[in-house]
Amino acid sequence: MDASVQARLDEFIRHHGLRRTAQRVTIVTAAFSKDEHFTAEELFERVSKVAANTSRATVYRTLGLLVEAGLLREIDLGGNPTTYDPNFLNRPTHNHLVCIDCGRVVEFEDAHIEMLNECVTRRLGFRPIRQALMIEATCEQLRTKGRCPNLIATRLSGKRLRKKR
Amino acid sequence: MDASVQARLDEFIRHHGLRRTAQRVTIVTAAFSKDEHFTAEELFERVSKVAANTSRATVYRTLGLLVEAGLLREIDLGGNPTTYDPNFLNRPTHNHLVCIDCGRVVEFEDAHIEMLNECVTRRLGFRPIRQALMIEATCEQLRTKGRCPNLIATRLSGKRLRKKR
DNA sequence: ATGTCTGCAAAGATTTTGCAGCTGA
DNA sequence: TCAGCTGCAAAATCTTTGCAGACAT
Repeated sequence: MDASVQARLDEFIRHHGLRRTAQRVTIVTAAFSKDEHFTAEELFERVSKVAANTSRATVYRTLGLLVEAGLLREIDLGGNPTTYDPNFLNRPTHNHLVCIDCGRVVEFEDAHIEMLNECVTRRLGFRPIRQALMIEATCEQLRTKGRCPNLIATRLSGKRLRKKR
Repeated sequence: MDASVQARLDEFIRHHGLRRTAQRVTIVTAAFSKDEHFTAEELFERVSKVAANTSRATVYRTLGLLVEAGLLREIDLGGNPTTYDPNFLNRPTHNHLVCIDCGRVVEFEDAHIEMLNECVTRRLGFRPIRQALMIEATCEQLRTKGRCPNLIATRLSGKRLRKKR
């Protein structure tokens, strides 16, 4: 899988007359080393552990490149900084559900939704390119049983909850 | 309609022990004076024409208030600065389609999508609070007839197109 | 009276950019 | 070779915040 990412990057680089630099390889590797979403800063930190000389500016520039190349996608789960999702290569049509109790993000695919979006788009006189669906929801277990399995996991992972709306 | 907005704001203000200041009234009036999306800066400019003394900081603070009160919603059509949508009061479940040819944003509602989102969410073990669907699409007319009615309108309005992906 | 708001200016957070030197093709 | 890349630091953009005085209730 990582091999295919590098291959696609190389393809893009060749096709556009760009250079295959050590920094770009390092950054791509770091970006796809987990399936977690990440911010520019988080990626910079990951990269710094492997190649301490890489600059923040290059991370930002490479992120732009990877988005252009279609390897990464910016997603909006509400709020800055920009979050990047490395999972669109494997699941090009997935969507996001955010639990507002615990901040946990669930990725899911649904062919029905896909198809409906497509129909709606055509009815409006457009040709769909892509769509982003973000669902905000509460955990049913928390409501009925008083505890949210995700909430516990989230606390353990040390991530901060999103700003309260 | 504007009356109902003020009423809802007053309700929120009373309920939270806040103050009904001249600035807040001006800002809310400006925000709902059109059904167009706007940024903090654009709203600040609108407000400045009416009450030149109002500060940017107060606009930002009031925007936060209005989002909290459920009168406005932040939407993501790709890219900063944050865009606000005043149309959720009238059409609480509408979604957005962005034409990547011309940048035009089309708002639409679809009960089927609503319902499907709801089903998917419950299947995943959550209770839906709200959802945001953003469709990127190309104009079918531009493709088949070589011209996009929206594109012309967009150029006339002087708005900039979104950053190319 | 008093706790909230406001404007101002400064700070903060995130991202972009100019430039001089370096590097891959 | 030489166009593209990089790191650095400065700049740009957008938003938040501390504070002292003003204001709504």
